[in-house]
Amino acid sequence: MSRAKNPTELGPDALLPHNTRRSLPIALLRAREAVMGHFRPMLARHEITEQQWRVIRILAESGKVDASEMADKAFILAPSLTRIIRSLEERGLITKHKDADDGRRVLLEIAPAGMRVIADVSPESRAIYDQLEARYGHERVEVLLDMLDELATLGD
Amino acid sequence: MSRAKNPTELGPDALLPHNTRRSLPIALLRAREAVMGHFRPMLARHEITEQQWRVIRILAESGKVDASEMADKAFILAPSLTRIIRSLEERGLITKHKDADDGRRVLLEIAPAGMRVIADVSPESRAIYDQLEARYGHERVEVLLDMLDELATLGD
DNA sequence: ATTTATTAATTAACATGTTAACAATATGTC
DNA sequence: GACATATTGTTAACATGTTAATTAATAAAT
Repeated sequence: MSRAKNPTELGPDALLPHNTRRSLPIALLRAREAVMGHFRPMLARHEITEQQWRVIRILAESGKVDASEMADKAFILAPSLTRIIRSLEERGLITKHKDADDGRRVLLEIAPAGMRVIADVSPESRAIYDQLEARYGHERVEVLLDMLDELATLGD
Repeated sequence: MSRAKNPTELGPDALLPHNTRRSLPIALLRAREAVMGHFRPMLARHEITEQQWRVIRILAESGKVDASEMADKAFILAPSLTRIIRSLEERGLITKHKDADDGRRVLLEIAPAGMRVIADVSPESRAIYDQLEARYGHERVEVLLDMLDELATLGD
C-alpha cells in the first residue's frame, strides 16, 4: 500500500548515498545476526555469551595470549575485553598473569574449567556451522570470507 | 616465533568447528568495522551516532513509519529503539505520535531539525561511500550485498 | 641517570545489544 | 459481552561497544 507523503519526505537517493535497503553496514549486521542467531541460544544454554566464547576459543586454539593480541584476534575493544577477562577469571574459566618480561602486559590462559566448556560447546557449535555451510554452500562461504577480508583490509 | 605449548592447548580444528582466523561472525564484524570506521568520526562531528543516523535516514526516506517497521528497517532491537527514539525526540530531530487507528502503535516522523541533519550529513556520507565503492569496486559491492542478503535470508 | 615519549591495560561514562517481563491494546472465540 | 490469546512498545537488568582519560611500565632521547 502506498505510503502517505509528508512535506519533508524525499525520494530515494535524494541527498542520500544509497537507499537504506542496500546499505552495506546494515547488510553486514543482518547477515551477522542470521549467523549468530543460531549460535546464541546454544551458547546461552551453556551460560556463555558470544564474546566470552570467542575469548576462550582463542585461548584453546592459541595457548597463552596477551590481552592486546586477544583483543585483535577476538575483535573486542580493550575496555570491553578488560571486563570480559574479569568475568571469565572470576568464573574460573581462564587465568590472568603479568608478563614477566613486560609488566605492562597481561597474559591469558585457559583453565581446565574453560577446557570443559570448550569440550561441551564445540560439538554443538560445529553442528550449527556445518548446517549453515551445507545450506549456503561451503565454497560460497569461502568466497564470502575472502570478499569480507578484502573489505576489512581496504584501508590498509 | 613459535608459541610455547601448554598442556591444555589443542591443535587447529581439534574440537573446534573452524580456526578463528576464518570465523564468519568475526569476519563480518571486521568488515563492518572497516566500513563504519570511516563514517563514525564524521557522524560524531555532527553529534550523531550511527544508530541515530540510521533512524533519521529511514524517516527521511520513508516518511511516517511505525516503531516496529523502523526496528526492522534500521535493524535495531525494540528496547534499544525505544531509547534512541526518546533521545532523538528530546533533541527535536523527530516526532512521535500514537497511531489513531491502533493505540499500541507509535508513529515516527522526521522533524525540520532532523531534515537539516540529513542535509548536513548526506554529502559527507555520500563522499565516504563513493570512495569505498571506488576502492572495493562498485560491482563487487553489489555482489557482496547479494551474498550477504542470501546469508541473511537463509533461515527463512 | 634523568627526562620525555610511547605502550598496555584499566577506568569512567555513555550508547546500544540482548533477554525477560510487563502494560496497553487488538483480535478471535464462545 | 466476557474471556483468552496475540501484538506493540516499554521497562529492567545486564553485557558489550565506544571514546576519552588515566595509571603503570617500558623505550627512547638527552
